Amino acid sequence: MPSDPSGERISDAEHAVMEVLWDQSPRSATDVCDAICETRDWSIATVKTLLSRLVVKGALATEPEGRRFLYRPLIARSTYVGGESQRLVDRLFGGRASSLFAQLAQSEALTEEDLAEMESLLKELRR
Amino acid sequence: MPSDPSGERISDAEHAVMEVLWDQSPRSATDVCDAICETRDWSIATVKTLLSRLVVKGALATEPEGRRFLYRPLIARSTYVGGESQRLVDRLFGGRASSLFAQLAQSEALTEEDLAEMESLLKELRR
DNA sequence: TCCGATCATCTACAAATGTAATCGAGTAGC
DNA sequence: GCTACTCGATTACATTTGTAGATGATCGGA
Repeated sequence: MPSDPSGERISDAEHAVMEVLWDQSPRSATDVCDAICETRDWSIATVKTLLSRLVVKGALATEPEGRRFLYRPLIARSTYVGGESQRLVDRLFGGRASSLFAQLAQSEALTEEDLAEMESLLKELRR
Repeated sequence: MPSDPSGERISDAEHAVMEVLWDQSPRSATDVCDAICETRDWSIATVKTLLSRLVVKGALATEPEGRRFLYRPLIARSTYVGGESQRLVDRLFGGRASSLFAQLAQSEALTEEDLAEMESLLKELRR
């Protein structure tokens, strides 16, 4: 079974690869490595392993291009990001997003810019 | 080396145990199991393993009470929660808390109550 | 005093994860 | 046509995590 896109969990290292492909796709394994191997200090082999695992997990699709494959995300970044955010809010804040917000405020993780943006977003939501 | 409290990563299962002890501590392994084994469908052995690992990781301290141990958190819940939140914001939103907020809004994860609370929190922060 | 219950510790083992080497099949240049 | 390179696929192997059984000490009761 090729496993539904939302089922399997994406690990940290895999997520880094997804980011590269969300940024631009489709891309070959080599392209992905060019974009990330240096910063993460990975070998091309590592990237290939991660790509394969993501394909197995149903998070990436491949299309042949000549002799190699191009990879493209099967799940939208917003879907992933939304799921992870929800997971955190549920796990740590009993589902109350406002508690997360309060936490961030308390730990001074909110910049002036954050506050301003949230204010305008709130206003918008109220309309 | 007993490893500093903030160093090692706490896994999902371990976190569930921490929650029990944050809720009330110190508690014995049996107490923790009473509080969580049913819901998670764990055996006492599992709880004991997790407790030991948390001690090794420096997240819990033990104090002898008669023949057994009582466990107590060495890291505050707010510290853990703050760290995890920051981690998420950094990893998925480039450090912009407002982007997380926008994401939650877009995925309709914000209840009326959340919005109200955030509004008043914002007002407070502005003062 | 002996027995069963109860502890903490040690050991176990499969799955997931991080990280990579190897291998067999094509391909591009000589 | 042969050789060096490159691909994806397969295999490898240590660590972390989830989940728990086995073991040896001890304690409380008969």
